[in-house]
Amino acid sequence: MNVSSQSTGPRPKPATGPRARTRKLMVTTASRLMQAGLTPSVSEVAEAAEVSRATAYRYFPNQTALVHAVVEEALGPILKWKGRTQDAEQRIADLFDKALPRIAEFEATFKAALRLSLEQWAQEGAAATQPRFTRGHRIDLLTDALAPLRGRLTDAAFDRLAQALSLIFGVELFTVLKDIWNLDDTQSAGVAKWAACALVRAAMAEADNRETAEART
Amino acid sequence: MNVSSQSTGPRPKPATGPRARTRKLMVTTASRLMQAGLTPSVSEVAEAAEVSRATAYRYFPNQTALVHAVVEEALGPILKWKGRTQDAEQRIADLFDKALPRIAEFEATFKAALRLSLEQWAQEGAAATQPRFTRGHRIDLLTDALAPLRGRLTDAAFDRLAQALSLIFGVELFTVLKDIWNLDDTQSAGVAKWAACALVRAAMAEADNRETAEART
DNA sequence: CGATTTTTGAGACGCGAGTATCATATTGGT
DNA sequence: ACCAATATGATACTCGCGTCTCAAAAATCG
Repeated sequence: MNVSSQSTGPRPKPATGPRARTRKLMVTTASRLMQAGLTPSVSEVAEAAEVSRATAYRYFPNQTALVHAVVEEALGPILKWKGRTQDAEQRIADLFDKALPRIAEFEATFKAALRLSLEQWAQEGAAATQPRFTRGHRIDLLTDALAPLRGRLTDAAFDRLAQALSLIFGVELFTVLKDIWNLDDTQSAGVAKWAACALVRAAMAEADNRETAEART
Repeated sequence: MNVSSQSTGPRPKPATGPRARTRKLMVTTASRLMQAGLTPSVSEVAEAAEVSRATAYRYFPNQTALVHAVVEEALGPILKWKGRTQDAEQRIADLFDKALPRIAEFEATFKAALRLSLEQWAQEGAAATQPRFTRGHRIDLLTDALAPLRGRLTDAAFDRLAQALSLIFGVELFTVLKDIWNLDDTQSAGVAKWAACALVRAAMAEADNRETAEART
């Protein structure tokens, strides 16, 4: 068993033993509740998992930690994405095709994460922007998918494209399109994918124009 | 004074008298606190406005109602926007130029509104999508700005464009670009504006292609 | 098996949000 | 100036989240 002299401090996960077992039980239970549309508190997960509140709070000090764990699980397959072609537009389309259905499936989970990150932001007095949840993964995934354009676009244009794409690559998408436009999951994903491809084409077209303009001089 | 036989029920706003005065004081105070980066509770506003908690709760039954009122104030100038040209891309650029600085200025307010709408969504069990806060205004503003394209695009293409634009026309923009890309307000607005114009051009180009293709047959 | 350490459960506690009640102050009409 | 209606303030209360403490249960090891 792992070393641990203090009694209530966080331990490194042993990956085996009763601690790992209980933790997994809680994450599974929380994930199930969330896919049912709820955003359960630690107490609620405790009850559903049939452990005492005190035990539950030993593993997850608050709702944020719990949601964070569920998000990591939900995110798994998306982070494994790897582009197969060198066509940037195709790569972006691939990425969106893979990620958006998964995000839609775990919509409640990701919305909860977004909500909690906003709460945190509000409490910190709108300063000290620290890495939030999984949001940083967007940058990696998108810059990865756009990698073929690294040479063709200026650094500024590349960043701007990645930044614009990150606006339409997340739960916010479903928040807006489903809640205020009354679209369904598939329609929402279609809109986002169209916009993403259009932005990639636009960035490439601008780069081409710049090149020919320079060539004329 | 207005009729009101029950003692604690909501009254129609008289627009004058002590009720209007106290209400305005609270909204002003809340707005000031929010621009300072806080998301004050009803109790906190009560203290800052130097009225008792009980009185404050008589005007705003909860934080949601309070934020709603502040959002309405902050939104004022944006809703007055009217396009001056018939060039759709120019109209969109205008709208973004007018709206984004204001949204940035009231960032904490709009983020609080977003947060509260997510809370509401979570509590309702992810069903029964009712009109949320001010989000519906996006549709009106964007379809208004895109009005010149009504004839040139198919209805489906028009809707898709408006939907895509609504993804990059809101606080979510700053949430993503400032918090995870570390941009500032101006840079964020620039990215959004570029993306918006690119999407409008893309939609128009697609329409043109479709027309010429049909003309060939 | 027996002793030590770790995990768990039960309950008490503090805190902040929102509600309810009652007494006091203020306003408006006559 | 007086009275009734209304606005306000102080306080107590419920409720859910998160913390803390202590004793019982369970796992580990000699």
